Amino acid sequence: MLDEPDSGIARWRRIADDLKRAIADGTIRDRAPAESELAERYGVNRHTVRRALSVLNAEGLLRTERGKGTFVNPQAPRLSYPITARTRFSENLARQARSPAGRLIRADRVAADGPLSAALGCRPGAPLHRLETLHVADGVPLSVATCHFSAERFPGIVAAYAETGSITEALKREGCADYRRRETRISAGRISPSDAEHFGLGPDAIILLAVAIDVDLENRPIQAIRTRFAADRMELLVETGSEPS
Amino acid sequence: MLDEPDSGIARWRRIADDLKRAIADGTIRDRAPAESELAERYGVNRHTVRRALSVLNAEGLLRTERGKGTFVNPQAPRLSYPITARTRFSENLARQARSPAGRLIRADRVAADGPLSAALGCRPGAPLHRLETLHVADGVPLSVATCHFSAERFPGIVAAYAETGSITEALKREGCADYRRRETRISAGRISPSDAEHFGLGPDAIILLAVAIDVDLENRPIQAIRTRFAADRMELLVETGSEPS
DNA sequence: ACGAATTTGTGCGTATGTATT
DNA sequence: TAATACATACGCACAAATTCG
Repeated sequence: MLDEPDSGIARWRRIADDLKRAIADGTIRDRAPAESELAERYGVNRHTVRRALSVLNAEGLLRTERGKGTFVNPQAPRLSYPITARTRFSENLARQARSPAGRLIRADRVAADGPLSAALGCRPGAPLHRLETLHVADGVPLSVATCHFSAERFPGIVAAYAETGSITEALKREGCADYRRRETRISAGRISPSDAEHFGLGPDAIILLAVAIDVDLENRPIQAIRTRFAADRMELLVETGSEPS
Repeated sequence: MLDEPDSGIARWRRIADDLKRAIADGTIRDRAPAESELAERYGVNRHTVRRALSVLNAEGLLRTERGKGTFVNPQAPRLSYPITARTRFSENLARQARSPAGRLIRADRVAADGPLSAALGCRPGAPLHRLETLHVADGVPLSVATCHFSAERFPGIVAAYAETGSITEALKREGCADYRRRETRISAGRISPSDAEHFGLGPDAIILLAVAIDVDLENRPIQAIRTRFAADRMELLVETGSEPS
């Protein structure tokens, strides 16, 4: 099928393109054939198939699980995450997705290191609550966030979040009526192994990284957030329409 | 060196980590040893070294050129690119870098397709100027942008940009005194082969993708821009400090 | 509960092609 | 032209995780 012309293009690349097409038109739906079968079908070595699969894996089209097989990632249209002074996860996605939800993955206490103490305006070594939260919409994991709060100022933040599933609500219970986003720094990189598991993505998936600082109404830093978005499921939207200069 | 304990971690991963360390502490500087030599040094097959190198390549630490060798990418600290209503490349970087410059890579005319005509508020099929520009600071390529302008409204934009090297100046000559950014959509993905060449990065490098729309003072769309940033050289900064709500 | 079959992950050795020096 | 260096591809073997009878 792919062996007639000496096209000058690597076989793994042609196979990758062919698999992409097969996924797009539904020939490959839920689960991809085993590597060994694809190798036989294309008349190539299994390594060559694996090279092709790794491309689709990195692009988020496929997810490979050792011992189980290779599966097609459900591809929803990319959701928009607006970044404004009032950036909140649940409000942001309430209109685009059906069931946004935040779940606590992990919570512990750490000491503020240099960058963190600078961001939060506390002394180095100050005790912090660290929350790791997973955000899901329509059953699809969209982002994982690591938040840092002053343990002195918000002693009960962990329990409050665990109950409410919302940072905004948890902060209200801790006496912070409102807050806003001061800045967001956006970069991109490869996913970490633990995040890959949470997202159900392969180890070469790409994430959007947003590092942000929220402040209270007196402009004092409340939390430092490090959010990882699955790059093929989300985009960040910055609207600068009304700003004068 | 790496073969004593059966650490349960793949050899290519350990080699990748070791190479990273060697790059960080300057043991490997300008150019990396040939794959065959690394293989011999680590006592592994060349394939195993290549697997390790591909990781560093994807992270932008190395750049591999066929027939020539593997080279260490100069790693400047990541520059910040503020996104505001007045986003302009040269102003943005003037304070952080020494010699920002824009160069025209390619210019041609295309017909507006669906998304483009919607973004620019013109009829589908309308003639557009398409400019591809490369932006460099301190000799390091930071971004490649593809801009679309109405060919009817800005007939001489290409020549004007070629002369001035600045979109802002070129628009002034074409009768558009000022403009501002309406929105920016940020996502991430793998680099394209042609961009990889412009950036001097490997084929698995990661880019930040910013798709933006600029409008004139009457809020009419002027240009649609698709900027690709080398993710390991730039971060985007969104400041939402003053916004009321 | 347990072993066999399946499936992916890692690694070696070899060979050949292609670009650069 | 020859030597060097990276790119692709095959085949083999075994490890590790999962599935299934």
